[in-house]
Amino acid sequence: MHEAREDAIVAVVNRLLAEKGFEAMTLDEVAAEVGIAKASLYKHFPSKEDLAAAAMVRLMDRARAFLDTLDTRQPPLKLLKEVARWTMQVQLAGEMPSLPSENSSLRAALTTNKPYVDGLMDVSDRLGAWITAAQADGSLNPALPPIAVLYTLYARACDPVLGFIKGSGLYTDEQIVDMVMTTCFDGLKKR
Amino acid sequence: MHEAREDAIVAVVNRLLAEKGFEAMTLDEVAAEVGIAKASLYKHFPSKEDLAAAAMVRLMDRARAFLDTLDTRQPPLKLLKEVARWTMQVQLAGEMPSLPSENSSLRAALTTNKPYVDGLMDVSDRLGAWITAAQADGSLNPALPPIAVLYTLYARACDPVLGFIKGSGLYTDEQIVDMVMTTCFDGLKKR
DNA sequence: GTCTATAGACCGATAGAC
DNA sequence: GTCTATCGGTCTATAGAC
Repeated sequence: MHEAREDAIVAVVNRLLAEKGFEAMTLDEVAAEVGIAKASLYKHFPSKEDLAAAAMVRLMDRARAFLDTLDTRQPPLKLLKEVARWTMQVQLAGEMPSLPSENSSLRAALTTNKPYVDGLMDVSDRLGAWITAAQADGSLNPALPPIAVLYTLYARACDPVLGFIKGSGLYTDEQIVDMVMTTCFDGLKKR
Repeated sequence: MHEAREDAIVAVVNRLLAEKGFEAMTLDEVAAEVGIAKASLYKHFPSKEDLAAAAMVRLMDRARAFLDTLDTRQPPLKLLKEVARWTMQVQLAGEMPSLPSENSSLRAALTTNKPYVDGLMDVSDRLGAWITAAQADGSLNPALPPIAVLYTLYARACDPVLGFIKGSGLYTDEQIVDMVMTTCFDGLKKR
C-alpha cells in the first residue's frame, strides 16, 4: 500500500520530468496529478531533489531490466543498437526524464545518491563491455574512445532531434527512431 | 553608447544562458554581471523572454556572419562540416545558449519574434540547400530526409556529449570536436 | 537612464490538527 | 499519513526619486 503510493508518485514525477524538466516541475503539480496534498509528498520524500532522484533510480532499474531481456549471445553491435532503440522509444513515449545540464542542485543530489550511482555504474559497465567487444570484432569504429561511444549513446537517449522531427508531423514514431538510429550508427555521410 | 550598453547586456545574457539555461538565469545575476541595477535592464528590454530572444538573435547573426565567411565553391559536405565544427566550438567556448525543450514561455516568445525567426529561416535555407546538394553529389546519405539532417546538425550544436567528454578531463577541446565530428558524419560503426 | 525600494506572484518546505 | 494553512525565500516586474 505504502509502496504502491510511492510508485504512483515516482511515475508522475518521471513523466513531468520528461515533459518540463526539473526546474519547471512544481510540487503543487506533482501533488495535484497524484491526487494528494503537497505536504503528503514530504512524508515519502524529504526534498524535491530526492523525488527526482527516485525517478532516475526508477529509470536505471527499467534500463537494467531491459538489459536483462537481451540475449547476450548476439553480436555486441546488435546489443548496443537494441539499447539505443529502446532509449529512443522511451523518450518518444514521454518517459525519459531530462536532467539539467550543469550547475544544478539536482546534479549534486544525484552524485551522492548511491542507488542511482550504482545503477548508472552497472549499466555503464555492461554497455562498456559490449562497446569494447564491438570494437574488437571490427563492427564499431575502434578509433573512438569507448567512453565517447558510451556518452554518445546516453546523449541519444535525450536527443532533441526526436522531438523536432515528431513536431514536424511528417513521420511515425517508428520512422523517426529508424532515422536517428541511422544517423547515430551509420552517420550522415553516405556509406 | 546606448547600443554598446545593450550589446554588453546581451553578451552577458548569452553566456548565462549557455551556463545555466533560461529558467536558472536570474535578472539579478544579469544586472550584477553587467554592473547596472536590475530595473535598468527593463529600460532596454521589456521582459526576460525578450532578453533571451535578443541573445538568440545575436547567435543567429553570428551564425550568418560565419556562413558568409565560407567559400561556397567548396563541396557542400565540406561546408556542412565546417558549420558543425563551428557550432561545437561555440558550445565548448561556453557561448551556446541552451533553450528549454518544450512548454516554456521562452519558446512561445521566440516563435513570435520576427528577427529570430527570420534569422533561423535564413540559416536553415542556406544549410538546406547544401544538404540537398550534398545528397545529390553522393556525399551525404540520400535516404535521410533533408529536414532530419538539418535537425541533426542543430542538435549537435547543443550536444551534451561535448560537456560529458570535457568533464572527463582526458581530451583537449580539439580532440573532443574531432570525436563528435566523427560520430556525427561517419557514425559509430566502423567504415 | 540610473538608482533604491517594493509590489505581487510563485515555490519549496513546514506546522499542527485530525 | 492525510489534510489545510502558512512561513520564508526568491523571482519578475514596477514605482518613483534623482
